[in-house]
Amino acid sequence: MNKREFKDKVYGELATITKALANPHRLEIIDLLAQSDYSVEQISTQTGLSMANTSQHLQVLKTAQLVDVTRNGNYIHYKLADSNVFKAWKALRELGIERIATIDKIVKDFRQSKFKFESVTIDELVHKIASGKVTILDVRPEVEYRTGHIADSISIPFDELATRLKELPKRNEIIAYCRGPFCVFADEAVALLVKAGYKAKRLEEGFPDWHLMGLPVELN
Amino acid sequence: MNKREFKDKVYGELATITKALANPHRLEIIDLLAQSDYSVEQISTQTGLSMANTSQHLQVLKTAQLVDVTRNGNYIHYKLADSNVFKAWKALRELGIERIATIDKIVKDFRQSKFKFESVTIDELVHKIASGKVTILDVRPEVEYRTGHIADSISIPFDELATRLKELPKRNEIIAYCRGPFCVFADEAVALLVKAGYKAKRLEEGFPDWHLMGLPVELN
DNA sequence: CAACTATTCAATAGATTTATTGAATAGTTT
DNA sequence: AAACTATTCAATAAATCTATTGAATAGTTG
Repeated sequence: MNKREFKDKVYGELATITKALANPHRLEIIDLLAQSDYSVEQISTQTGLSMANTSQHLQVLKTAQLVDVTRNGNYIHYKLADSNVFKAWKALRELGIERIATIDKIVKDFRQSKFKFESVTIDELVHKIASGKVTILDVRPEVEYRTGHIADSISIPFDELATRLKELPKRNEIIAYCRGPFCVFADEAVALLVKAGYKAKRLEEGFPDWHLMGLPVELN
Repeated sequence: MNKREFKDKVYGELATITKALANPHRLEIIDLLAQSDYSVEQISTQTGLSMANTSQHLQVLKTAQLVDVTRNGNYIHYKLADSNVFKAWKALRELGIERIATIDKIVKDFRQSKFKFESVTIDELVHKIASGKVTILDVRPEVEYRTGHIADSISIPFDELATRLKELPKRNEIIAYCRGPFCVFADEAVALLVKAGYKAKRLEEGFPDWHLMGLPVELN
C-alpha cells in the first residue's frame, strides 16, 4: 500500500461515515436518539416518516455503526452508539448555526414570531445556580427525563404543564430546557409560564449538551 | 410556518452543509486547508485530482460557505472559512477513528508496516516540555510552518531532513509533528532520525489540533 | 404451534452526485 | 490592447441516494 492508497482508504472511510449523517431525516433521528433510545415505531411517529422509510434510515445509521440495536419485547430499540456520535452532530450543528446565516435566521424567525423571550446559555445557568434560587424545569417527554436529566431538575412534560402549574414555586426564576437548540417545547413552556405570571426563560442548549460538559446530572 | 416545516428547514440546511463534507476528496482538501491556504493548482497537485475536478469540489465547499476565496496575483487561494470548519472535521475524524475499527486498522497497519515507532499525544508533549529538554520538529512544507507552528519548534521539511540533520541537537529527544493523524511525514522523519542515532517520536495529532487547544503557537 | 405484530427487505423510478472532457472566462502581464 | 494563464463552466454518462409500495421475516405471545 502506497501513500496515495492509504489516504484514499482513510478519507474514503471517513466520507462513508459522513454520508451516513448527511441527510435531514437521519440528523433529526440522531438528535432524537441523543435524548433516549426509542423504537422504530416511536421514531417514525416523532419524525413523521413512514415505518419502512424510518427503518431504512436506521439501517444506514446501523451500517455506519452510529447506532446500536437491542430488542425489548416486541419492539426493537435504537440508541446512539457512543458519545462521539453526539459530539459529531453537535459540531455540525454549531458549524451550521455559526456559519450559515440562513439557519440562524430560520431559528430566530420561528422563535420570535411566536415567543419573544430571552434565553440563557449553559454557562449563564451554571452561574445562576451558584448564586441564587432557580427552578430548573425539564419539559421533555417523561421517558427522556427518566433516561437522564439535569441534577435537581423537575419533570413536567409540556403537554401536562398547563394542568400542573401549581407544582412550580412562584418566587423562583424558572429555567425551562428540552432537547437542544432546535427543540421548541421549552419556548412553548416559557410562553405559558410567563402568561401565568412566572418569571421564566429557556435554556438555549439541551440536556445532552449539559451532560457532555460534565455538569451534574442524574442518570438511570 | 408550523413546527414540522421549521424542523424540515433546519435539518435540511444542516444536511446540506454535511453533504458538502461527505466526500473523500473534499475531506482531504479540508484537512489540507487546515494547515494553510493554497491555490487550486497546489490543491490539485497535493490531492492528485485534475484541475477541473479540484475546482468543482472547491465550488461545492464555497457554496456551503466552508471556505473563503482570495485572489493572489494570477492564483486564486482557498482557505477554511473559520475554526468551526476544522472543529467539525476533527469531530468526524475522531468519530471515525474511535468508532470504525476499519479506520484504526488501516492507519495502524500502514504505519506499522513501515515505521515501528511509538507516538506521543499532545498532552504527553505538554508534560515533556514542562519537565525537560525536548526539540520540537515541524516537518511540514515550509509554507505551512510560516502560516503557523508550535511555539519554539524548528522547521525542517521532510524532503530536506536528510541533508539538514546536523541542525538538530543530538542530546535532546526529538518530537516530530506534521498535519495530523493521517499525515505520514512525521513517521518518515522519525524513521530517518532513529536510523541516524537520534531519540525521536512522532506527535499523534497535528498543528491545527494543538492550536485549537489554545496551546502556545507562533502565527503569521 | 399458530397467530400476531413490529420490523425489514426487495424492487423501482426519480433525483442527486461524481469524474471527464473540452470550451469559456476573468484577470494579469507584457 | 493583445496574449497568456489559472480557474471555472457546461454537458454528459455512470453511479449512488431516496421514498414508496407491497411482500417477507423473525421473534413474541397466547
